[in-house]
Amino acid sequence: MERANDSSRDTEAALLASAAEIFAAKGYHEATIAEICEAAGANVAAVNYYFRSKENLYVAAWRQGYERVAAAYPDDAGVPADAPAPQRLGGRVLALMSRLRDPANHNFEILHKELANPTGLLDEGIRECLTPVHEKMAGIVGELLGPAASKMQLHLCTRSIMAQCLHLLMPERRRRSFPPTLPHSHLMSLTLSTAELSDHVTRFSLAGIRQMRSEIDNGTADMMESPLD
Amino acid sequence: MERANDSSRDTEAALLASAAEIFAAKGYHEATIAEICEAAGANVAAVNYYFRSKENLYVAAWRQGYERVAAAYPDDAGVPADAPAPQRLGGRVLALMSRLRDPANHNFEILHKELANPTGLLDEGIRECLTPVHEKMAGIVGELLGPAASKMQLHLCTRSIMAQCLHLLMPERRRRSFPPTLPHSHLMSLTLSTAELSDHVTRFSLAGIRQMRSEIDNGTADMMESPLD
DNA sequence: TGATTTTTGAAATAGCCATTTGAATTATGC
DNA sequence: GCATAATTCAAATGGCTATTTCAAAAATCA
Repeated sequence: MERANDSSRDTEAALLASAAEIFAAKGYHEATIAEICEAAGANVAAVNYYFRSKENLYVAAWRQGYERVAAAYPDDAGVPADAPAPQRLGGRVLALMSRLRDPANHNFEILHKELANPTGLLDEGIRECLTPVHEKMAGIVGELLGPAASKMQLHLCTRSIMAQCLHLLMPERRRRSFPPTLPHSHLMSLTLSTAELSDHVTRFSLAGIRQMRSEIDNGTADMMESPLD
Repeated sequence: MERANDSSRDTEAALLASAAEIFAAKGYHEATIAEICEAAGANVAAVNYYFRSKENLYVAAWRQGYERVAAAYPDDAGVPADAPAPQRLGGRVLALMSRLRDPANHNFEILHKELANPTGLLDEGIRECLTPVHEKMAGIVGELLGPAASKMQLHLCTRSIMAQCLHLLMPERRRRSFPPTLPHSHLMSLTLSTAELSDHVTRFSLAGIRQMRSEIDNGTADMMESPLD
């Protein structure tokens, strides 16, 4: 027989779901097969039966999470490709933050832990998911900065934007897994919609980009002279 | 006898040094007492002799790191308290990034791992070290935004700045412990001095703040109307 | 020097974990 | 219904870890 019935599919799917949740909450090493299986209502042997190892389960859970979220949120948030660059940037920011904030998806917590403490198991998957986002964003930022911008200036602006997208959502994500410990004021952003958050990031960043462009075009591009004001 | 000679102080100090390094590279749980002791040239029993437990060693290593870095970099980077707000903001950003980037200090990596995957052991220490930074920054941002700014607007701008400070330095930090895996272009910032990096963050953010202030003062403060441009 | 305390060392303890095993159970195809 | 394959199960295995133990060694003080 080639394929079992519902029950088998069920435990495999349940394992993936519990795995995503528990890996997200505890990280790869601190999550144990035992608790994942318990949460999934399966025996410990099920992981090795369906996935051959904890490592494979980890990768599979990540992959499924990414595929789902990528299908659910188009990466341009529906902004047409011929819209003005600021709108397109806003769409990218909104799409990224929507994906990260999706409550049904745990890949953001997993990504965060993986960046802090890499297992190496998701390197490929993370590259596949972050690189295009970064490059599309950089393309738009490049349009906004104009042709005179250096590679470094382009890179710094792009990362300033990505930094805000990731960082503004972190405290609320962390709160899912842990008691409200660190500076609580950070949770304020919880009361904002994703659209409002991404709108702040977009406006704030567009202003930063315009500033940098005017410095470039006025020849005051050397970042160390002309003291702040 | 009350206090032993050099040799005893030496192994205690060596343990603290190795602990900071190895906890920073691997995180609390993956770091083992055995490897910390080996790196320090001490016996495994030394940790429990000097610190009573792995947990205490972890906290002690963090504390020593923080005290050193706090003593080495004044939190205003020497900018006088009566300087204009933009300069003071620049000083805070520079001070924060200098502390985070200090190559002799491993607390940034530890902080990063602790935020992603809290042990809870450093909650107090992290609060003590991050809260004042955040509040001072918020105070300056408040001046720049003007009295009409809402708490939320203040909070968002402050976090946009902190996000950049933390995030722009992360790839280079990660590189210390792990082979160059994830998007390599991120390491570009390695070639910039801390002053240059903090200058970018400051200029970029000041422009964002000015933009938000003009929206506030012109009554277009509602973040959802007046589409991006 | 000799008694006493501090520090180190090697080995043992006890617990946790991923993975394996092989039998029991359940579903499937005929 | 029966053979066969897929799935579950409880228990065992083997490896790794923090911590303890207690004896050896080194340092201190009289």
